[in-house]
Amino acid sequence: MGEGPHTEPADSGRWQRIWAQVRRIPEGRVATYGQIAELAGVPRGARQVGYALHRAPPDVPWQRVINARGEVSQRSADGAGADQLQRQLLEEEGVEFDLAGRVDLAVWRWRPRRPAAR
DNA sequence: TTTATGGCTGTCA
DNA sequence: ATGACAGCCATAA
Repeated sequence: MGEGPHTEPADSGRWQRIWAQVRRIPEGRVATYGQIAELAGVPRGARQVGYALHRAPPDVPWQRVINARGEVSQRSADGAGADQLQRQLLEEEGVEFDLAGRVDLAVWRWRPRRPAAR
């Protein structure tokens, strides 16, 4: 059947997959952008995860995703302030930050038993 | 179509 | 440890 991939709805499933993985992160735990990207089947898609989170629906715990340094990523102009909120939300969940404002990934990183669910 | 822009990351000085 | 750079790849204009 002559079908050309010009506007595939299946493609938008990428964000859906990313959101699905973020939703799996338990309260009081964190994951990195790169980690979510891999779990969602988008290797090297760390930036895409950030982009998807920016447009995430309200039921996605975006605050549980931080960068590989264990730090809350700073937003550009538009989302300024969200980084402070993110830290606050995480602290309310019990996640601890050190004096440098970083989370010890060895302790707080979420480790799914399975690579990816669904 | 091409260009610019990101809630990133790994490597090197 | 920190800072600069180059890859990465999808979305938006």
